[in-house]
Amino acid sequence: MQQEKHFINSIYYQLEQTAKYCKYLGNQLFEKLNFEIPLDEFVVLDTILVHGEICQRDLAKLILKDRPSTGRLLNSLEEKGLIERFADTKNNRLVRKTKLTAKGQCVTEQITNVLKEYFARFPVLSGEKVLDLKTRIQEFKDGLEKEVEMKI
Amino acid sequence: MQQEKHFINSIYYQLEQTAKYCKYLGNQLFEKLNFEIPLDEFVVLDTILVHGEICQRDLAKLILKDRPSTGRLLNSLEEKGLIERFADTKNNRLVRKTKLTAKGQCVTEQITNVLKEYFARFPVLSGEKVLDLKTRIQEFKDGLEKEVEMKI
DNA sequence: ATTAATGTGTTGCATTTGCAACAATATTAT
DNA sequence: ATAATATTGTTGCAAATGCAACACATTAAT
Repeated sequence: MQQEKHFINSIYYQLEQTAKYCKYLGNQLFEKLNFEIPLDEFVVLDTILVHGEICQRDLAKLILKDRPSTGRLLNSLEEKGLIERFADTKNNRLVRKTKLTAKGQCVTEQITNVLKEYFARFPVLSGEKVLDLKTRIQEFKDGLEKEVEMKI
Repeated sequence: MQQEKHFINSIYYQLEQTAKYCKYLGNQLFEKLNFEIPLDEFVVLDTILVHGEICQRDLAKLILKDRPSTGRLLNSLEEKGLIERFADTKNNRLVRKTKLTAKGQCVTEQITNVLKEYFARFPVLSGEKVLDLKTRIQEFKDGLEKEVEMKI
């Protein structure tokens, strides 16, 4: 059997498989540790923390979800008092921007610390190899970004 | 902003993002080229071709979907005449195994060739770098596999 | 021998997800 | 000036997804 011929042995499919493990692992962890928000919502908080006050569409582009899903995630976070939304303008256009509340920052930091501690004891790869892998994936992702039309 | 602190800059999240691009790109390609089956079904055919006649649960473990989803994919492929299911035993247990029909093999080969041609002209990374990235991802995936409980 | 536990596949349901369409506003074209 | 195009956010719907529960059979335990 010529393995290289098959799509399931391509880097594209192998990446998807690996990412699925990451997602499962993350979700299981969030449930096991009884965090008060699911992984997806934490990603939103972390993204806002890194990128600052951004409008919903820009957030959607960053988390690679469509606009309705992004809006719903923000609704949920707003109901929990973890974010605040406020009107602002971007290119002379009215947009809804988002920022973390004090509670939201607290929750995000807390989860971040627990995750950091957890992954530090995680015997997957040595630190050096992980760093190397990360830069190569980044390179690959940058190449893909130019080719894919995301419609967000 | 200390980037390393944030989950969204971790290898886990970066992998998920990259995989999303791969998935979008694949789905767009399958639609643009008017293949007669969606990407997910092609993956099933390719998996069966590589791993031979396997039962549904083993297939589910390979494609990382749950048993109901796997069964439904096979229903669809069977209705299209691309696979055949037959009763067999595995460890003295009655199972439904699956093999490609002649038409299924033809379709799989055809799609495989088009994909190969397409990705060959794909200016993402040089062949050497892709190969290197693949082996590192494999290493990482193997490490994850031991940690994640997949419940399939 | 009876009960419990495991493995396989299916059905049904609840959640998630993405997509198309819409409303509102701003920019550009004719 | 009017129409066409573009941007942002929302609503509604259809498809996909995962999960618990069930049916059935086999093995293991008591």
